[in-house]
Amino acid sequence: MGYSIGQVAKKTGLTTHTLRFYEKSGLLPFIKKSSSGVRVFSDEDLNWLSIIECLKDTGMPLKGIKQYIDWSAEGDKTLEKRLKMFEQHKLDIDKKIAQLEKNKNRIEYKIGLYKRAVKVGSLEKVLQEERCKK
Amino acid sequence: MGYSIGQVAKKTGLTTHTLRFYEKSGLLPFIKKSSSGVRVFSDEDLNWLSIIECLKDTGMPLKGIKQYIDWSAEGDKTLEKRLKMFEQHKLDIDKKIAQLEKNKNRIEYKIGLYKRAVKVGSLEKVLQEERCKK
DNA sequence: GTAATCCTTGGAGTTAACTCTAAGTCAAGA
DNA sequence: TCTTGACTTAGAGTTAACTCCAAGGATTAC
Repeated sequence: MGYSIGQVAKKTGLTTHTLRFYEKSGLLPFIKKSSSGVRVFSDEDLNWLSIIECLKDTGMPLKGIKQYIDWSAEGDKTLEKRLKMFEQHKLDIDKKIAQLEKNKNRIEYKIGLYKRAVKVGSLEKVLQEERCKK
Repeated sequence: MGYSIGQVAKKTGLTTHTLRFYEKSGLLPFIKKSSSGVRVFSDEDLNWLSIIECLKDTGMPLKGIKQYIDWSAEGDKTLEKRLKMFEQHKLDIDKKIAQLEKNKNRIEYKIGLYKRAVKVGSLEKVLQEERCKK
């Protein structure tokens, strides 16, 4: 029912350094320590790490994640704040996805150009053809 | 037909600092300078900036962008390399989008929980209901 | 002609998020 | 008991991508 920092590192793919860094940064305030000072991670701590990863991977800075953790520790009086945070973050993710899609289209267009350019042996020729089309 | 660094900054939303930093980093090797040493940006330079932004916004590090610029300067003998780079980058973008979508689902689930929690006034109660459902 | 506003450079400083080092503690196995 | 390996801490170092500063040169507005 308890995991060492090394076991958690293996489970999560984070390094022990990173886990300690997260704790020092205030992202993991719930972790218990054994009598000899060794961190003992619980399954709940793994859940916290999982949501931290989710927020981090979608572009939330550690500062923002810490805010969420702090609110969680304060209990039900911060429910609205947390809800608003998630709603705003969802909008940010939507924006990010939309921008990625847009840029992806551009990359795909480039791929088309370069495929033809490789065939012809010249990018300039392909660009001239493009200009004529218009 | 030429723009000063300040005009380009306004057009692109980048700062003059960033533009000089990009030039120093080798991302803008085509920019001319006037007799008195002032940078004169052409429309083509703006196109380069635009593709640089596209690659940067989709997560390519400046190092990778510089590689692409360097290949471009080498001419048609690097066409295959550039094509491969774009194809790989497209795959990276696809992965990124897929992960964002997955994490977005999770955030949306959280939003659902928190909406109910705000109504009820307790997150714990909502989580217990969830557990019962299963 | 002079003040304001641009531009130049080299180099230092900042921020986020790690990443590592040194020196030491602790528990289990041969 | 001795060694091995995982753990502890404080604090220094790294990387990417800016961001800023000081000191000075060129251009334009009046």
